[in-house]
Amino acid sequence: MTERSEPIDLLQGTLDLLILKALALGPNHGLGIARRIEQISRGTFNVKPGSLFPALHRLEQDGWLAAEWGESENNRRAKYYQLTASGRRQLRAKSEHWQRVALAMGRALRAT
Amino acid sequence: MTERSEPIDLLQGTLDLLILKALALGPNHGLGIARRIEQISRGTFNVKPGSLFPALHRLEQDGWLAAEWGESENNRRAKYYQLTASGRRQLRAKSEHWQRVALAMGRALRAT
DNA sequence: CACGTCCTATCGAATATCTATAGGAAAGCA
DNA sequence: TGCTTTCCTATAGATATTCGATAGGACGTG
Repeated sequence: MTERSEPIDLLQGTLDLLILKALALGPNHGLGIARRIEQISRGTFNVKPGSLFPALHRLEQDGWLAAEWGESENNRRAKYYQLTASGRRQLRAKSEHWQRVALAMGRALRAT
Repeated sequence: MTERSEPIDLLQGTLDLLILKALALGPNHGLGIARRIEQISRGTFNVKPGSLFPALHRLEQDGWLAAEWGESENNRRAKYYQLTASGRRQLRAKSEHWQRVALAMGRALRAT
């Protein structure tokens, strides 16, 4: 098993990046994306439906995701999302933005 | 000089932590806190007055800061803030929370 | 005096996330 | 069959935080 501590709330502004990253690992449907985010963050991030679906619709609206209806692995009606080319660019951009923020925060918190 | 690139917007939820950290380096007034945040983040974070003052009032309201009027180094009327004991605890708690987020984000973004 | 700078302050808008709630459809079970 | 649970999507309302714009008082300088 992996070590695991309590899930924590998202930092506002990171959900889009996490969704894009989750989909970069392969197309998936809504709840599957949430599960994948939980998995790659080692249980740290727990994305709730009320946050997830508005975000998915927003990202689709922006042209970063494309969606089509299909069937889940459990025979449920599910909307499958995948990254568009524009979405892959966004993933790169948002990743770099995150790196800059994390680097600056790290420096700031270590300041004496 | 230090390397420096464009300032970027704050991630929502990090301003309180940055203010607490800035004041852990010594008491200061509002604009002085903003300058110190810019300095310890190497010019990455540029806190605007419209964000700063509501945050200061909020933190004071929560009992994490104590304020008193004084004179700035330029003979201006300035309100000096310092951390309370409770504020120091908050700084520790928020720092740890940030570390957990940053660690989980790093892992998630490196996932394959 | 006129002007720029420093410092504090507030309002309105925009944005994102959470909680709570809902419903349909498939699966499991008595 | 009938009942319950699980899976998947969806929305409304509440909350919180930051930004942009704007304001005004006080000091220093030319």
